[in-house]
Amino acid sequence: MSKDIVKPSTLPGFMELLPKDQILFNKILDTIRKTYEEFGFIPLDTPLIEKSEVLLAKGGGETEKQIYRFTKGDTDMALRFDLTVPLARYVAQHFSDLTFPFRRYHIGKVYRGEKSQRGRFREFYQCDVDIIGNGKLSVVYDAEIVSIIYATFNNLGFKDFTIKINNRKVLNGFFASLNIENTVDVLRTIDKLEKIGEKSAISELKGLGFSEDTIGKILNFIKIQGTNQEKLQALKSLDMHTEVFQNGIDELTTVIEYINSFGVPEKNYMIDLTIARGLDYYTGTVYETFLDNYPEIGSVCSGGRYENLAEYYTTQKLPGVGVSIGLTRLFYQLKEAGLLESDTPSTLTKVLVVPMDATCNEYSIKVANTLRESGIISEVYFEEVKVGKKLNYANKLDIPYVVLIGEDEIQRQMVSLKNMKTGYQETLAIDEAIKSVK
RNA sequence: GUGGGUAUAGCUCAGAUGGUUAGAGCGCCAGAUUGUGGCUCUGGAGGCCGUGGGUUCAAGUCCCACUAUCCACCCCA
Repeated sequence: MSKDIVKPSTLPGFMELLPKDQILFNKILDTIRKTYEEFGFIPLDTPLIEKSEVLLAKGGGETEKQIYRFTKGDTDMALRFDLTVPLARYVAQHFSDLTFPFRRYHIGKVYRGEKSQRGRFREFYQCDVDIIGNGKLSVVYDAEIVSIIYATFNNLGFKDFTIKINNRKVLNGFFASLNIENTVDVLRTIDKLEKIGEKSAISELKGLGFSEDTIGKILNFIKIQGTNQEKLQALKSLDMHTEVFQNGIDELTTVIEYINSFGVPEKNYMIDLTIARGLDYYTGTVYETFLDNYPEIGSVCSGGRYENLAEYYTTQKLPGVGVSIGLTRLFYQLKEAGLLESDTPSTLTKVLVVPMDATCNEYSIKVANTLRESGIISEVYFEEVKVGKKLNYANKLDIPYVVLIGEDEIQRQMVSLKNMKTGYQETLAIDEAIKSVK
């Protein structure tokens, strides 16, 4: 007796799916990829492992703490924790071989060594789209990104979602006018205002050392309501004359204007002055997308504009704008919320070819090949067991059709096609069987 | 990094106040006459009760430690 059996298990925070779910997951992924490609984004794939010096060029707290880093021989390497840093490296490295504005999408796994928690993973898929300019990048692209988010979620079958848009310059300009310096802390508080509520936000701001007067101004500012136009109007009438603020308003106005041109329905986007994004590298437009009926899921797609993507890798100035869908978490949460189709098959196979016994194998293989030539996903069941068991295989995998091959069928050069749902069975020529399966 | 919960069959969980051979549902396997599945019925396999120590005549049950895992905070997708 071997007592050396290792308990089969994965590390916590690593998602693994059963066939049904994996098929569904891939369908979602395919939809996202297809949508990105429709907008002319070029596929990119980069190594999962990069030199530590590249990934950590920027330095800074959270990244250092969460990155998977190790050495092999003398090489100090790490697993990528997002797709933006590899993009920056890639663009800087291959700058002269790329054509700008460079539109790329990247769907891949990234790694973060966080403490595990519900809906939080240590390995997860990100689906990124970014547009990188050489020296400058039109703000119209900021509007195009919104239309891409809209198209993606629309293609995924969602109708009720809102892309919330804000501009960091508007926030920063406003804070500058209040002489607030540590904007990062304020942004962080504002960002989670909705989650923690106004009271907690106020006490948190007090804790940061702001006066009631300042806090009042901040709250009044972020609580500006109305339609997008009304919000823009209200911002303009604040009559702030810092350059940054004016700049932000202008950008936001242009973005809103063009989103309309891109044909995104009014109900699917709005200016939201509380959107700040935690990441400090965003400098202009920022986005967060929410499912209207499931706000608890949080943002399902977020991103923004950054002034200088690759400053740690090149002296070229490369502004960009993009968003990312955290697919693993999205999938997990959609599943939790019961929003995924439940009656999906466990295999892609449409027809199971069942030889009655081994003497029928050769003809069965031929039949399966013919089916595949017509684009019908088919497989043959070769195990020699009772017919009932063979049919049960089709049954358990939700294969819709079975083709039975026995002596009789071979002799007549036909097939017996059985519909597993209705139980109806008839003997047909192969082409007729193909027609009725299709 | 801080705080809390949980650990019994492949999965979801029962197993008052310690007491003999540890249970259910689902799943799995096999039968109900030889080329026909799903439904039903019958039977079966499968557990060092997370690991180590302690209390006790007696521990799945009580105590301690360890480990694993989950949840919340921080931060994030």
